[in-house]
Amino acid sequence: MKEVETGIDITLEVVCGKWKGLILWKLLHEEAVRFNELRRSIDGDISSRILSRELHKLIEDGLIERIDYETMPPKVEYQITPYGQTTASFLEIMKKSEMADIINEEEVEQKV
Amino acid sequence: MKEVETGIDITLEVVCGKWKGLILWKLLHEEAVRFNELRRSIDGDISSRILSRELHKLIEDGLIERIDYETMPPKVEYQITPYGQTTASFLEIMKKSEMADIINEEEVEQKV
DNA sequence: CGGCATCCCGTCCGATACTG
DNA sequence: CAGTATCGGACGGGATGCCG
Repeated sequence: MKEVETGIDITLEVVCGKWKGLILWKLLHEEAVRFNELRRSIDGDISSRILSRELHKLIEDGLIERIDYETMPPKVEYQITPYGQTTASFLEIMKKSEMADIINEEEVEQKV
Repeated sequence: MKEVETGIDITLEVVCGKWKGLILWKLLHEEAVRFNELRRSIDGDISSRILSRELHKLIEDGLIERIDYETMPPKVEYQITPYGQTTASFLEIMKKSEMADIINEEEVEQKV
């Protein structure tokens, strides 16, 4: 594939974007979550269209699983896969990272 | 800001994209690197235009630093900042993650 | 409830060419 | 050597509305 295959690029590719990290974070801590429950829990600002698309991508990459109860009204749950759990380690660190706080100050440690 | 501020989203925002992880990885392990040296080391497939832009973004976010020797011909070096080093922890994990290998097999552990 | 259809915009990524 | 200029395509993200 690439000459300098670090693994970073691939991992980043899978998790990247504005929402996937947050979705995974929720599913990593909640067992099984329904669509709208997930939608609201994330921050209420993700549209169903976007959430739907991101979920599909995560499913395609094997990080999460879709469970359709085929009832009426519909009930669908999403769940992290064992594979998806491998993201827990670095998402955890990202969360703990002081990066967030620093960025929020909009003025990063400058040595100018 | 957001209701569910996990820190993940912010961190992801800063590191996201096709190249920034790789750039950081190189700079985390190399002290100071010159533009074309960096360009070649990454995999030779990043155009100077893209590399330039990604570097600018990383500088803006305070992750790396630009050192211009103001010589002729030009010599410029890029260096990770202490702040940028906070990415080392999860980039390290991403690299180690089996995710890369699994994805490469194109067929992820399916329980269908 | 759990989506998909449409349309739209801004950003990402890239090829090519050129410059001080 | 270290970039910038220009152009273009693909993708991400979102608003709105509709459907079984």
